[in-house]
Amino acid sequence: MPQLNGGGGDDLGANDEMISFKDEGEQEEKISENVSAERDLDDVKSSLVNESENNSSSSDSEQAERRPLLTRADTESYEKTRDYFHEALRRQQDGGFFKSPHYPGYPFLMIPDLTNPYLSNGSLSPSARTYLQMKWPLLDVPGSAGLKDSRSPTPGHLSNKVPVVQHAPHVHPLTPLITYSNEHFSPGTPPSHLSPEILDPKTGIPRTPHPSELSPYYPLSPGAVGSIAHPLSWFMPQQGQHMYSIPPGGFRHPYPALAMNASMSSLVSSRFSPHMVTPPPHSLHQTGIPHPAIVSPAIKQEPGGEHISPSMHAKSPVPPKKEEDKKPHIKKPLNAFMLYMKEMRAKVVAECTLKESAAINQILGRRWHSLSREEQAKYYELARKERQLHSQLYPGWSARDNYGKRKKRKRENKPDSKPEDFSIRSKKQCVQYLPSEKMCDSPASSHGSMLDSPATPSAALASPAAPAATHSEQAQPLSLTTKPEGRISSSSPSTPILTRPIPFTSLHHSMLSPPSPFHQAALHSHHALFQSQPLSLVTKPTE
DNA sequence: CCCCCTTTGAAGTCA
DNA sequence: TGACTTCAAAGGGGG
Repeated sequence: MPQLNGGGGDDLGANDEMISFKDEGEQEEKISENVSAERDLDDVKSSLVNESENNSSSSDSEQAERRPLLTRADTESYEKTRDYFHEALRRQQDGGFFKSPHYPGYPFLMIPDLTNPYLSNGSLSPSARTYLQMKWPLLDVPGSAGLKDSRSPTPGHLSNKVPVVQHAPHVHPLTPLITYSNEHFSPGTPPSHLSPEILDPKTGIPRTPHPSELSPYYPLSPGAVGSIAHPLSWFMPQQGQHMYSIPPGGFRHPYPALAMNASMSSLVSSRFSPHMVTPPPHSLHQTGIPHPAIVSPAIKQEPGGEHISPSMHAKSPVPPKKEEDKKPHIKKPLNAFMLYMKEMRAKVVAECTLKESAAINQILGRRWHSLSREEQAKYYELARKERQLHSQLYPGWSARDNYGKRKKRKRENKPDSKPEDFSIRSKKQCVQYLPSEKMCDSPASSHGSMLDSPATPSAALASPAAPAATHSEQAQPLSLTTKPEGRISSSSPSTPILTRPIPFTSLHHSMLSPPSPFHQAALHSHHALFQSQPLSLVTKPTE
């Protein structure tokens, strides 16, 4: 219900997310960024420099317009899938969510009953259908629905069968992306601008996303498919990984016909090893659909984990672990940032010469911070849904269940130990990536982000005074990656700046979760302040 | 071969 | 309640 009520939906705490925007001030940035952020790193770099200038001129609306222009040929497949997903999301949000004041009624957010989203969407673009339904349970997936789902209950007004137009189901997965600029989903992408057509003229609600748009995250579940008889054919396997991958062979779903096809499997493959075994019954959703998040214990095991070959899967060699073996490993739902990373990683990689994930992640972290609130909001919303869905699918699941599954590679460096550890660690990581980052993006990135992070986002929001470091990125020359404390930094007392957004929950009450005009205005002003603020603040005085 | 690194966020644990 | 820890993705680097 979170959003239903005027954005207030707390139920999941979803709203919190919205807040996170670390940089309120960034709003503007977003504008410029929308351009920059999403796009190439190169742009980013340059943009960073110019951002401030650009900002002033740009407006949200403009932003929206611009995005469309951006097209990135190189979008990756998986990214695309996500793009679609985001698109859909974005559209909805834009249209219904952010823009429309009345989004309160917005059905999809709540997804109250979605018993199983996965089910709902049929084979059609798995994600699409699923996603849509989630959002608009009542609505049939428009695009696909028109084509495939005969049963579509979709209210006439809502359904837009038209959409189908965009791309044929069988179109290559990538194709769709192309259609929409890939950019759209990129952080910078302006939500609404996407396409005018997106909104339902009548309702004003964003039209159903094109199937392609649907979220890849939710792979179609076999079961889902079952409900809808339609060819998977057009299902795009984009590598896009679904949030929860489904084991290729894993499904036992009753609908053989719908069984995952090769393409699908490819999708899945990313997460599931080919030999993955069918998830234990309990792992299945009520519907009997395995949740993507479920990974067979053996398989998903981290590298160190024992690999269980298909043959092995059944039994655990070691009695003690039997339980684990039996239990499928249900992954945590991805958070907003992770979602973002998945989408953008490919892009960043393509743009940059960097290959190391650590470096890429630094860049992504920066970009994340540079995203506009709205853009981030999309991801937060997405993540929220993921959590919701996940919770529905695995009611009893707890993050704790996964504890210990992964080797504890964690740094044991406790806060206390930091100093020393820090020195040790910092040496390599941080510095190491600098060069590369520079190439693509400003180096400051990781560190920058931290620095950047304005005082707590929340704080920033709340009090304009708080300097948002946001721009730091642009300006800061480097802070370098070295972040003394490593992850701890965020919490580290010494660091004045909070990187992380404060839980929205606290805020959201006062503010609309989605950036409301009002909110934006506030932010805007804030931003102005922010800009005036010397970057120095950003710099973390820490030590 | 396996863990580390890196990012943010959510959720769990502990004091 | 706050501080801290784990895990989520990803993939090259390094031991």
